[in-house]
Amino acid sequence: MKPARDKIPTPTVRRLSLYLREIESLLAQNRLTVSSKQLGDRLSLTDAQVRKDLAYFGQFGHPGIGYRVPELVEELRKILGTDRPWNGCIVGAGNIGRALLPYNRFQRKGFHIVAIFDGDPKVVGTDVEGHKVRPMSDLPGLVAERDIKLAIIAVPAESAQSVADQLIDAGVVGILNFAPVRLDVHDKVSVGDVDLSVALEQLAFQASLGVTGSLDDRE
Amino acid sequence: MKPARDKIPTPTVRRLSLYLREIESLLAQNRLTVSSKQLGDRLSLTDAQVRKDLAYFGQFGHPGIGYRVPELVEELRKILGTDRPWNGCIVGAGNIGRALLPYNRFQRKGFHIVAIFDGDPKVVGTDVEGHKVRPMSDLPGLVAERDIKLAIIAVPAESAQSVADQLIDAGVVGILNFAPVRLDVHDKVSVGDVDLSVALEQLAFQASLGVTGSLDDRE
DNA sequence: CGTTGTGAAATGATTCACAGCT
DNA sequence: AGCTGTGAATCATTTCACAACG
Repeated sequence: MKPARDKIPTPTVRRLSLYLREIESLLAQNRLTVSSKQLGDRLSLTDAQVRKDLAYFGQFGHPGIGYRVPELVEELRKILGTDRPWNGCIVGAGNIGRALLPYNRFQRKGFHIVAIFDGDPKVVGTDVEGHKVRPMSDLPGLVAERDIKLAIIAVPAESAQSVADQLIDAGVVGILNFAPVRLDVHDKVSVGDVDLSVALEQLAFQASLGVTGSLDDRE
Repeated sequence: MKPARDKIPTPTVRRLSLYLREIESLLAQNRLTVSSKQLGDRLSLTDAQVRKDLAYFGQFGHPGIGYRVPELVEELRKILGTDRPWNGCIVGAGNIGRALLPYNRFQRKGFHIVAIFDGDPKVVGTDVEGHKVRPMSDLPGLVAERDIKLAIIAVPAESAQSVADQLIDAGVVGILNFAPVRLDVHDKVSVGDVDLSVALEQLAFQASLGVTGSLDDRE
């Protein structure tokens, strides 16, 4: 078994997903091995960085050879938790919520969106991509029944915190938040924020300077 | 004039947008002043962190008082470049592209989406939220004509790099990339990546551990 | 008093450089 | 030869702590 689990640096965790994305693309091309140098070049990282990141989780490299692609894909999926499927739901059937429902990359990664909710009675009951929009009152029942662990919040800022509270009460453990507010959650729940205005603002900032080239650590 | 402009830490730049978001909300409530401590509490940052971040750009605090809200909003907008409007375009009229077009938070922040393009002849010419979808061949002309500086790429991974190249040729200086690939761009263009699968994957990782509480530096 | 701005100290992340494996 | 894993060194960011100010 893996003894590891000290304290993984946050930047390392963010890069793990990028490694997996690259390696999966190599796997699709039937590449057998890849060195830390090659992987680093594709992501503008040093070879040492790549090795150190991966070494936090075990020793899956082969001296003289590099990393075996299929093996590394499997290890990374295990580390990230995507070796098994996750059920999720979307709260908010506005533009963004409806756009995410048919986003088929989620499926391919093992994220299954199994319900969509909305607080507006005029929207509840309508059909979105084959899913009937559910009222918020159905949330606790469906989260339990369908084993929903992740949720995407795509509601206006004003209601986001209340939605988060309901999700957490229902047993959700991870929230992807598109609302432009900081959610207050307790320690057992993790939150990832996607604020599209903030993202554009960052570009405006870079563009207002001479411009740095791309942010050294993107994503 | 501002003499500053040494080397702003990347994490500081990311937080700037969050400061602005909070302060704008305080402004809407007619709060007159805020201390670094109060601002930090709202974002789970230390007061020293807030002060140091802001001090990179000048001295807008008032000892004994804190920061004056309207003044700080103005300063932050100036720093981030959103004191003036930015024109942008969307490339890709799929689910995500179409969802972003009516996203009215962009408008309110001064980001004006003035065109949407798609490479698929079957989609070109159709109407999306009052905008006619344009063919890629119109891109260079419209970018110049409408002074488009920012672009959102919402096309499949395969075409993203080619789209980026065309945008940069046309004169765009910032790209928000929703495609799950790293874009190769030259130094004068900045790129921000939004990979939704990666975002969910990060949640799965946190959820697979005991779970750290929220990522210390979200966003 | 309360609160800023800022050097100095502490913590955290990245890069270097090399022993050791294949 | 080629490449990993890793301690040690460097570099970056955060926190501390306090003088100075309103």
